[in-house]
Amino acid sequence: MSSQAEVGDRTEVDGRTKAALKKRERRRTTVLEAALRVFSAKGYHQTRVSDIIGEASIARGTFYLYFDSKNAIFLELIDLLLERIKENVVGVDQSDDAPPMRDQILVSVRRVLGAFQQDRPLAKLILREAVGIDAEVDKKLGDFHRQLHTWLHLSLLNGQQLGFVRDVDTESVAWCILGSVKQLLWLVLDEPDADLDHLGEVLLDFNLDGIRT
Amino acid sequence: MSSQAEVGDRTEVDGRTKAALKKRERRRTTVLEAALRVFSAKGYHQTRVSDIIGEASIARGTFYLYFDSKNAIFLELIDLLLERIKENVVGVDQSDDAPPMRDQILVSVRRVLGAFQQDRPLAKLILREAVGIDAEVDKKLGDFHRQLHTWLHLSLLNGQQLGFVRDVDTESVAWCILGSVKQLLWLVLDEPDADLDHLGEVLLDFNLDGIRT
Amino acid sequence: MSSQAEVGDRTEVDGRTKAALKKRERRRTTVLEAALRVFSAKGYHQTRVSDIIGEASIARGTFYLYFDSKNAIFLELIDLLLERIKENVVGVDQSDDAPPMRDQILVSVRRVLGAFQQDRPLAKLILREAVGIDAEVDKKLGDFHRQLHTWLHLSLLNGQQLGFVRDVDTESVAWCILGSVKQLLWLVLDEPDADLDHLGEVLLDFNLDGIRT
Amino acid sequence: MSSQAEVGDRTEVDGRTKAALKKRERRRTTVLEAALRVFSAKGYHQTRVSDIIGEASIARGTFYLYFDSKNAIFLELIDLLLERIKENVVGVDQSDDAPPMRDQILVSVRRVLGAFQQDRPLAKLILREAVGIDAEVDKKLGDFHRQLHTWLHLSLLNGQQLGFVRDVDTESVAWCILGSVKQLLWLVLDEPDADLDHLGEVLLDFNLDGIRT
DNA sequence: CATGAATGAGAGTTCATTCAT
DNA sequence: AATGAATGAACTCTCATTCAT
Repeated sequence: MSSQAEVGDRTEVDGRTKAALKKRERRRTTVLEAALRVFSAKGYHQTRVSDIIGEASIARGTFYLYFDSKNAIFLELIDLLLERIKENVVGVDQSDDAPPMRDQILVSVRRVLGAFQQDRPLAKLILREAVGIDAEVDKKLGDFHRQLHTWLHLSLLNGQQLGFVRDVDTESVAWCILGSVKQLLWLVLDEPDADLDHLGEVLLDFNLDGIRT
Repeated sequence: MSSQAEVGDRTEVDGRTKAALKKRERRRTTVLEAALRVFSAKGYHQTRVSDIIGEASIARGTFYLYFDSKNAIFLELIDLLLERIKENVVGVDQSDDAPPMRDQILVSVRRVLGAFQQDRPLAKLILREAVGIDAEVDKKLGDFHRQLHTWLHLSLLNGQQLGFVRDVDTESVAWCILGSVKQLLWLVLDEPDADLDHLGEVLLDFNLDGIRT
Repeated sequence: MSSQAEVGDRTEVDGRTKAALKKRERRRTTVLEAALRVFSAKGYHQTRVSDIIGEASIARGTFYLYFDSKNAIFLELIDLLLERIKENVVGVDQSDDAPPMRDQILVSVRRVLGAFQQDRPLAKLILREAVGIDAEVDKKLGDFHRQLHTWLHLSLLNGQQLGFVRDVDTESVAWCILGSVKQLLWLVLDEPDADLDHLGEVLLDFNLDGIRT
Repeated sequence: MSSQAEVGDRTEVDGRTKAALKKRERRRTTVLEAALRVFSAKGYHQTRVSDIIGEASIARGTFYLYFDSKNAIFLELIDLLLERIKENVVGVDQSDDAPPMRDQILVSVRRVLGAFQQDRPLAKLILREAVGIDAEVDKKLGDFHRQLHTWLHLSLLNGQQLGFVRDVDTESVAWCILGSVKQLLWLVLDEPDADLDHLGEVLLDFNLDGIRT
């Protein structure tokens, strides 16, 4: 009995405590979203902690209840966003008997373009503001780039084996492709009404066949 | 003429004044170069005015005798550097009876790659550190990008008229090309011993013919 | 009686209320003891309320249910500790027909040394950390010192009347004695295995006969 | 000529620069003295950097031009003060054929008492406020105490060899003496008009002959 | 022109205390 | 009574810029 009573508080682990945890998570998300908005609007360095807590409507101390520092919340955002992008890229089937590479990549490209298009702040942050802020951030971005490059590189090698890709310096070309994709993404940021489907096709055709007659 | 106008205020002996101006100009350049070194090594935000005056071996106040602010000297540097790059690009002959485009562009590409390769600090600054610092800087970089894009765009249209370029969305493709170039430049920053001639060819071949068999 | 008065407000079953009071008192003590541990380990200023509630395993708010503030609990601790010490000192018989002063004092001295030795945290707190924290704390310590001094002073005067103490400035000498005692106590804090009996004798002999041949 | 001209600025190393250095040193001293006043009045923890710069009539940044941190200036003060005290103590001749120890020590004791008496803030700081602030400060004070103890200890041993000091536990007794001195010093802080000569004699007599008839 | 000491607004962070649950 | 998330005042320290010499 007494043990029951004493555990009483904890019995609600599935009630109050879980609810509390949920609330806490919601709050965290609120702050994260607020931070994303401010960071993407003003850039990391122009953003003051005051801006974030203002946007999130919380007190100064509350911010530090959820995040260790301004730098920490930024890092967490970057992690989150890179994760989201990867989800949209990795879903491509690289097996030998997969559908034609062009179709696959087109889907992937459209997905990524769409993802960026939908989540503008996210994209702005990663493409424009996140470079040169911090050694750790730079590393994360660098790693991310290298992952994307590796994925492209392997795709190209695979294509060569299948006879779809001609004899090129796959490594360098992978970088070229990555560069052209990034540039279009950058563009999309400034033109909310861009025709993504068209852009995707252009991107693909260009990468596949170049510009020569 | 212009020199007369500039010295206009001082009616003193021309020699002294000219010498003074020259000395002043030398000093300015010294500081600019010092700033370039520091900015490119540490990035804009990590660079303190103390770092610059230390590198230039001048006093704190002297710095403000030559430049209005930390931001101003950075802007001036960017201007300078963008000018240098343009010089390497614009020299391409776009007339109808010019040599084959491929050769022309290859020359141009190799020039740009080489310029960046030689002046690392410059390249690092523009590609990595200059984004998101300041609205004005962003605008300058944006304008620069647009200029490059316009030049590429016109080249493509020209190529189409000459029958060298197939029927593509020239505007978007121009961005793609720009992106692939920038990406390779970025790479070059980290690999001082990269084979620029090879990279230039890869870049060109990729852009001309894509990857398709 | 007094318990009746205190419980006066609550006309409920005496048992429940008494038990509640007891529980409350136990909790208070728990917190006090936890605070003593932390304060003596880290010092007043390095101690966070978080440290105390962590050590006591209570919630943040609970702390303020039992004590008004961090300062208040510290003050209460000091009071408690000074009381304990006094109990060990005051027990000396100052009547005319008491046993030889030397023996009495020796007993007392050993008691105090032992008390401090046993309750390190207490001693550390009072001797090392409590000075300069707060006007109120300083006053309490000052008063305590003055009480000890008065007791010593009276003992000396008494000793003079009995012919055991020579013609000295009793007031100043009382301070000297107090000082030498405190110094040895301070030492003992750092040497847990000190020979207290020996130290007590040394202290006494020194105070009685000085160092002269 | 030009070399002369160029060195011209530096030729004044003995003029302007030296003057500048002197001015700088004066300013430093001003701030140190201001800090001493505030620290001794309010204690380390109650003292804000704002208080110091207010007392010294300098700007916030100026403070950090001269001292690394609040802690650093405090440490420097402590060093300075301990140095001053040592100067007053060490001047005692411990050679075999020196004047009678009593006279020597009396001089020394009076000196120290006087030094403390004259420089109240100093004394208050060291005796009352400096304990428990900082590991480094604690170490400095501890070392200082040990130095004093060592000096006393050696004096006692010396006295024993000369037959002036009876057979006592010199080490412990040295601590006792130190304690009685410190206690009187403490007292003196609160009584500006204390008769130092008298106190010195009392102290000495007590330490030499104790209180026994 | 050159200097560098002085400035002070403003940043990020801490932590004792409160209060809704 | 117990909880712990929320609060915000107050802190120390930085650094671009100014200005008397």
